[in-house]
Amino acid sequence: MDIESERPGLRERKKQETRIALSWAAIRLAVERGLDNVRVEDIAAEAGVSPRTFNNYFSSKGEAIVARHFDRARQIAEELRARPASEPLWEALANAVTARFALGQDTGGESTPDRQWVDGVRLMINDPALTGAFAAAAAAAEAELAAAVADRTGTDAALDLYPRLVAGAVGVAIRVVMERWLNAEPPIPIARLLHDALGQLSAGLPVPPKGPSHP
Amino acid sequence: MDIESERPGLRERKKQETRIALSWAAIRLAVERGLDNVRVEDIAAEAGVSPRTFNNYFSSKGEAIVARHFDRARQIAEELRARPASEPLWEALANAVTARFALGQDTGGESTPDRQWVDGVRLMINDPALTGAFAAAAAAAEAELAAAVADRTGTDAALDLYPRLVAGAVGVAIRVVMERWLNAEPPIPIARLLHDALGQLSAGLPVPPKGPSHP
DNA sequence: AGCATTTCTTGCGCGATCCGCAAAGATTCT
DNA sequence: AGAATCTTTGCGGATCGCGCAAGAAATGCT
Repeated sequence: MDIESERPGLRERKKQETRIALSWAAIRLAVERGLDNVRVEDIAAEAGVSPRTFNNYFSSKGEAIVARHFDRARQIAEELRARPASEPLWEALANAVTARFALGQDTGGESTPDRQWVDGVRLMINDPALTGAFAAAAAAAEAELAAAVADRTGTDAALDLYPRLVAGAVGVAIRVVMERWLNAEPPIPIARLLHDALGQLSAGLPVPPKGPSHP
Repeated sequence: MDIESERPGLRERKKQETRIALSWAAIRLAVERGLDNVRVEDIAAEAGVSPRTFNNYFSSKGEAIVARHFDRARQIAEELRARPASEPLWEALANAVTARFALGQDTGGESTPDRQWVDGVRLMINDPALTGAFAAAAAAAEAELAAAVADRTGTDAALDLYPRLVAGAVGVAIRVVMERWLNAEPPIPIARLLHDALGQLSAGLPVPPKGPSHP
């Protein structure tokens, strides 16, 4: 699972295109038919490449499906580094996370009717066959976030627990928020949920007062 | 992955025995040879059952290997419920976690002292093929912990972010601590690491002061 | 104890996955 | 243009995960 933005020759561009085409095809088919009724063959056909080529890009169906979410999660670290150093860590984190998750919520570029996307993600989270790939992606993204946090705070990702705890906590927040957001009826703005979750984390997760926090 | 302690007939006992035998065999072989050099066939042979039976207990090698760790992680929720309600949440959590992780650290019962063992375990858990299984197990354990936290704090695991954030944060702490503990040279007492990690979490993960926290 | 029922084990076999290898095709470099 | 480099693709092999059905073991009922 590498995404290296080298200088954009025809070659690199095509690679990214097929990568995205494959991932997108995998998601679309999984949403339509259910994950178990999609073979690698179908995904490859949908993307216009051979089945063998699919495995040159992804080592499993799960990886392909999770790829886009992963690509986005990964950018959080980038976004954090782009934040002014004067910003307090947790404020910068909240801004970085919100920037990536609060707007182009679903497609990440194209606009597809939201309903389908919501169903797809819910499927993704609930299917045991995908939790693995999903978690692997999250772990990779967290590693980068941890490095960024280490740089910003002057800690060492190899020796200190701190940066990894922060990255892990942010990952947990995103995971919990996504799940809650997908099941919320009526819908709750995701920005609100994110702000709430990160606020609780940076406050040390104190036991909340009695009243229901879900108006 | 179900562990239901039903009434202990001969049948149930044997089932648990083969389950543990299979999981243990999987771990031992994976530590010795490396995960890729262990086939399901070998594990089954080691445990004295047919390869087909292996799949009646675990749907993958990874699941078998993670099973014991999972069983233990799962008991944290139990342990938490057993703590007096007067104890503050984070104190109770620290005690519950420590109770399960600070003693029979790796083996889970027997005492296998070796250095080679730790090396093997390190290699094993760093294997990408296992991250999935680990995550799945962690998710299951966290769900139970979230329920226990919800009960204790009067929150709702379905509606409030809080209990899930707490459970997730504890899961992250355990994960980070385990990784750090395995790579620590010289060794650091795991209880110290756990206390440190949970302390930072319940303090809101403030940016630590300059000095190195690793003496 | 005797017999029916439920549960677990096992062998067989199919569909699918993942990956190494080497030939063919496409892109880039000089 | 020609060489070098990378990508795609088909083929084949090693597993793997699991459904199915027969046999064995344990349990429940009388």
